[in-house]
Amino acid sequence: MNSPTVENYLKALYSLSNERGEVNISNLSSSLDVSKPTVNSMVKSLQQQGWVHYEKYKPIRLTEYGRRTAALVIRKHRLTEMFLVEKMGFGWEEVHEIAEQIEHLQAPVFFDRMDELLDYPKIDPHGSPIPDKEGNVIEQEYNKLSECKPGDVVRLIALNQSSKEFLEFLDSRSISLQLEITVISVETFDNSMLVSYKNHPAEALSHKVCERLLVEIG
Amino acid sequence: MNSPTVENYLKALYSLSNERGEVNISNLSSSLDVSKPTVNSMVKSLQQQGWVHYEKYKPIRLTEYGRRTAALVIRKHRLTEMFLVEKMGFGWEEVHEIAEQIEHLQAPVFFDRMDELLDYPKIDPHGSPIPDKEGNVIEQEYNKLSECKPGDVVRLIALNQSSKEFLEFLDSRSISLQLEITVISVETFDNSMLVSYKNHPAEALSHKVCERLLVEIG
DNA sequence: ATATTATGTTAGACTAATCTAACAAAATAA
DNA sequence: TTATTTTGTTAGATTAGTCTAACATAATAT
Repeated sequence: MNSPTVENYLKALYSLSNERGEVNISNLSSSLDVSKPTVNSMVKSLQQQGWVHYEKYKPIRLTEYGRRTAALVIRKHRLTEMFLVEKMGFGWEEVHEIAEQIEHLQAPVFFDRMDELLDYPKIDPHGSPIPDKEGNVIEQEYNKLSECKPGDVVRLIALNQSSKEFLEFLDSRSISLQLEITVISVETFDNSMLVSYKNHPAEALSHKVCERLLVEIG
Repeated sequence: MNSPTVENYLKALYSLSNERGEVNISNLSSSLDVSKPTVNSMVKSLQQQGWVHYEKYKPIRLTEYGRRTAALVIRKHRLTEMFLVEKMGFGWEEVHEIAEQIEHLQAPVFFDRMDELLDYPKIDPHGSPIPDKEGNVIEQEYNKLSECKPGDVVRLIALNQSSKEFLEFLDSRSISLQLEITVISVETFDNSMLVSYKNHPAEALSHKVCERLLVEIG
């Protein structure tokens, strides 16, 4: 019945392979904060149970079954985050830790009811897509704000790697999803950007920040 | 950080000692559906960690710390049941299994928010008291319907041992909390009762059922 | 091409939670 | 009071998930 540990390994594999393509033992080890020998033996057992393909010294690849199961855990996580924000009044920076626990519940009716009460949302509070019940994900094509040019007028639609600190930073600048942002200029030596948006005629954002803001152009 | 296992042992100890006074290894073993040797070794370790008092062949008693911790787990369980019924539209017979999982989450803000959204409820959907944040429980004095006499007019305020099957039985007879019930007669040979209530002029209830219906007289 | 660094593997140990088989103690019935 | 039944304990094994120490392989840099 998919232990929380297995679910966490699958989730990590899923995200890492989306970020980097190939995933190795070291990546998983640091991502899960678990020693490399532990990951090594866990991966062998995941392989025997059909979650991953693995051969010594080769990259780890999710099987189709593993990929779909990972997507379903992510579905539980993102539905939960949406519920916590929309129905329970939590801030978008508070929900990750709680959802990390709730995602491991084995209670399909509970998640189905959330889905229904939320009217079948397609994205979570950070703009990430919610996989459907079959584990299909519509990975949307995003532009990073950092790749835009002066004069571009864009709409913030999602975030990359939304850590608590990053979300609190955005809160402090009144930046939220759906915000319309105009690029004023780009500083050449550090790639920071000067932008304007509602009630903020000129705000400087570092390159690091702009890389994490995913926007829709026009 | 209180594993789910420890929380379950504490909960079982709490309920069993309320039901029977003294709790032994066998009681716990059958209540938790775990072998006696397992319970034996677990109880030794609970004793070493300060959750219970225990000496070979003697009854197991929760320490004050254990009692309070158990009450706080029960608080999480009952708040959850109330939330599932009141805010998510589940039936009272569906919520126990889900709450059995959610009660083990380590997320105080989550339970505090439920409490707030429910406006600090004092009882759960089955009429059981919700312990406060300090682990204090107001154990109310109840009368069993089975102890009432013909002519008594009572109000249903809580249930004993509310299993899914029992709750479904009550649903099938349109019996819910706060229902006003009049005792018409008691059958002497099997102690079954003939009662009447809203839209049900004459309904026969077995002794077993009447023992589980907790009422307020007058 | 070799030395260095990064990555991966093996071996062996530990903890929590569980089990079965066998035996011991206590409680109950004859 | 002895026999029987119930309850409790010990011993020993198992599984999942973790660790450190030591060594092996692969990748990278000189």
